[in-house]
Amino acid sequence: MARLSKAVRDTALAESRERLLKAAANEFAGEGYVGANINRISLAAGFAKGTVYNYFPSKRDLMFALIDKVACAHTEAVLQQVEPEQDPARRLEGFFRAGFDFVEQHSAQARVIVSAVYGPDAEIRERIYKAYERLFTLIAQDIVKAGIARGDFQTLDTDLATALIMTVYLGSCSQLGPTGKIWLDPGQVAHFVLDGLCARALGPNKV
Amino acid sequence: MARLSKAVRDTALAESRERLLKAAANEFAGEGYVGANINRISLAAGFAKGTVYNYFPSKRDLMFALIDKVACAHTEAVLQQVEPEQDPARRLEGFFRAGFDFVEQHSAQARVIVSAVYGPDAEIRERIYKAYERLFTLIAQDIVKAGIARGDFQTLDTDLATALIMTVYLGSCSQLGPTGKIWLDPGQVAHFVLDGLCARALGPNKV
Amino acid sequence: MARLSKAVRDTALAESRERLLKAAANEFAGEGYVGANINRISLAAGFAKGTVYNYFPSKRDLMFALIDKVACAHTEAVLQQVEPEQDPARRLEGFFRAGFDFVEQHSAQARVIVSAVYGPDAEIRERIYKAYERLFTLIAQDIVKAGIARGDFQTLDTDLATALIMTVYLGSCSQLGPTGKIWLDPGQVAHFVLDGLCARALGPNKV
Amino acid sequence: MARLSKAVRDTALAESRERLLKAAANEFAGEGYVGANINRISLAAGFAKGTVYNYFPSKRDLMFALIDKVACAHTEAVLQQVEPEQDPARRLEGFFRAGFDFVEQHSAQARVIVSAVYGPDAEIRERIYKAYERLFTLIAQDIVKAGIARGDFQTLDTDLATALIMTVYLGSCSQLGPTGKIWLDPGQVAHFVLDGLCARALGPNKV
DNA sequence: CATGAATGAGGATTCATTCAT
DNA sequence: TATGAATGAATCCTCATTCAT
Repeated sequence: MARLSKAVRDTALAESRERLLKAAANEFAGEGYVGANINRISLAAGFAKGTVYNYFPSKRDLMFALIDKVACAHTEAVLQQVEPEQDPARRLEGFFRAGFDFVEQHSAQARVIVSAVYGPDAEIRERIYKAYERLFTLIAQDIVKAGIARGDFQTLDTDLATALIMTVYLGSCSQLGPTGKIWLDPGQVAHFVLDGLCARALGPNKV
Repeated sequence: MARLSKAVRDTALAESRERLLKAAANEFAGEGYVGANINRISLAAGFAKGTVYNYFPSKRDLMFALIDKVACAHTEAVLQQVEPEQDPARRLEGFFRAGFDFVEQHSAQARVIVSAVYGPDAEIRERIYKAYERLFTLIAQDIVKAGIARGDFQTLDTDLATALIMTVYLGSCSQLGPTGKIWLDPGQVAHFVLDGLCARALGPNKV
Repeated sequence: MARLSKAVRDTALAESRERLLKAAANEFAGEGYVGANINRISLAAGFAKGTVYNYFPSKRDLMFALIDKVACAHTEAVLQQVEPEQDPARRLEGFFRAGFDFVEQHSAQARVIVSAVYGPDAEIRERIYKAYERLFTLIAQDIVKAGIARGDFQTLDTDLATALIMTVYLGSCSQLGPTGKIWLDPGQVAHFVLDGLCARALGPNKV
Repeated sequence: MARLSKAVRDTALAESRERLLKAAANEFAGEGYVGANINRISLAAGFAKGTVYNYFPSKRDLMFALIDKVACAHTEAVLQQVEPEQDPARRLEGFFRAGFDFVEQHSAQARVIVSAVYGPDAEIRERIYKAYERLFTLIAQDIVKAGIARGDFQTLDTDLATALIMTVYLGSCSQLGPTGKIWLDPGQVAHFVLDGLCARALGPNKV
């Protein structure tokens, strides 16, 4: 029966999957998970109404697949920038720079993640945490702990620091103007955070 | 003419409204705006299915009323803590402390706001911004600008600083454990931010 | 308990009833029976929401009362014009003239009747037929039969003639321009009908 | 690509649409537009609750589609009878005869139109006028004006005559007995109207 | 008698999902 | 595998009606 070679068919399938995931990103970004319309996604991907279900067993599974895909690409993009660096401070800046780049180039995907992280669906949040584990580890281990170990950062709770970095990052990501550009400068944000992490001086700000 | 005195009736009405708003906070917090079920809200408030509509013309208006109520109480709580202080740094810490307190005591309300701020509904976000204007102004004028003017904070873009403070605040607020407690210490968070704002030393962290 | 004399109280009650019926006429005319809103009627009459129910046991009964009232006034107005006349032809013209006058002066009431006559509710239609019985009798007996007996009208089926007259009348009544005026002239309409009734000549129109 | 040939599928679709329109006619006829229940229509057509919405975007659009369909069939049926005739008087009789036939064979559809014409919904009335334009033109131009031009009808206002003809027609149509039969004879009705149109003699009926 | 808060049945509409082709 | 017609649960909202005051 198979006229096409397995390879060719697999490529076609993968490409269809991609189109669906892309359309899903747009729909989920614009309407939120609950408000998103599965049929509209199928249509926007150039398929007929029911076709998503040939690729994903349910709306929820589509969301999960999207999360996994975005998390993977996101993590990859950040790692590529961060790993070459040795200095924790430079790594942190690389983290923000690469992250902001990714968000600007894939703003729909990013909005899906950010709104889901702050959204009400616990299972979805869980999935995101799992999918982004590598990135959390990177920050906690290779940036925060490394920075403290080297004496570059003041000694504060690793979890606190990681949470704050992620928080600043997520918050900044959602600051997209109408052009889809983050109006915060990654360098400035990184400096802000670094200053928070590094501050040792006991100036007038010590409450 | 009603046999009940106007005052008594008004009190009863206000109490019913409160019950509905409280139930709405729980429902919206647990399910998100779109996923929330109006009938369930009415029932949870101890009324019959349709009774919300005697108090709010639509689901959306109920959400708006809730936003306004939360924003007002929230702002009030923060102002009470912050205004007595003169020192911008102490004001900032007061802001975090009062805010975290409020969030812990009204976690459902807070979750509604945070998830809506990062949610897909532009009109709702707009409403939140408007309702929280006083708080934004407080941070931008009475903390950031004041701090820069006094030389306590380094000179950086006011908008940037305000955005970062709000971001850290919102992010921290969403870090509610299963007990409904924020596991970040407001003092530590405030210090972190203050360090970021105050840092002057050009140590090894200058990228 | 009764401070007011019975008469005074009865007058007040009757006046309230009138106000409600008037408001009902407007609402039913504008929205149809099913689309009409009982509470809006109460409000429009200057009362609170539930007050109609102190005067009429249900929406349906309010409609019935309105039908009876309109039919009564309508019939009265027509009879006053028609009874003094002796000639069936003049009576017919009087019928149209008085009827059109009534409709123009009470256009809401008339619209309620016309749309209900052609509406889907059999019980309501029945009520209208019953309420307008005197008018039907007037036409059938005192106009059509009398006209035939006198030899003024050609001998055709009394029921047919009555039905046609009522039909033309109702149809004309619904021809209300935006100003609430019937644009057909009662004289012309009456002539048209009379010509139909009187025609004896076997001209070219005999098919 | 669909396995079924396009033609076969289109036929099935059209048949479903027809079934829905037929069920809608019954429901609208029995309950009026406002009182009609969309779900009941779907069920009566042999579908599940929501299926109407696969064919018509809303209740209103279903009504419009029904109006258009009825008007079209109605007009067609009348034209077929009327156009072969040359004589305006015979045309008029053909109009009533064909119209009554149509109404008797499609009494639900006819009742929908008649009750909507006299109903409170201006948009629906407008739609009916537009859909029946050809029929109005037929009467105004090809019957009334032609009859006047030939000297068969007395010279009276074309609009008045057209309105009266339509009124008599609509009124007669609503005279459906419980068997769904119009108890008026189209020939008699036509004669009645023709007598009205043709009368020239200034007999005793001239008021 | 007047009031208006509360009730809850009912109805239009949406949409995730199924499945025959 | 793709299609899209069909399904029916779910939900927002309306409103006639009741009744305590």
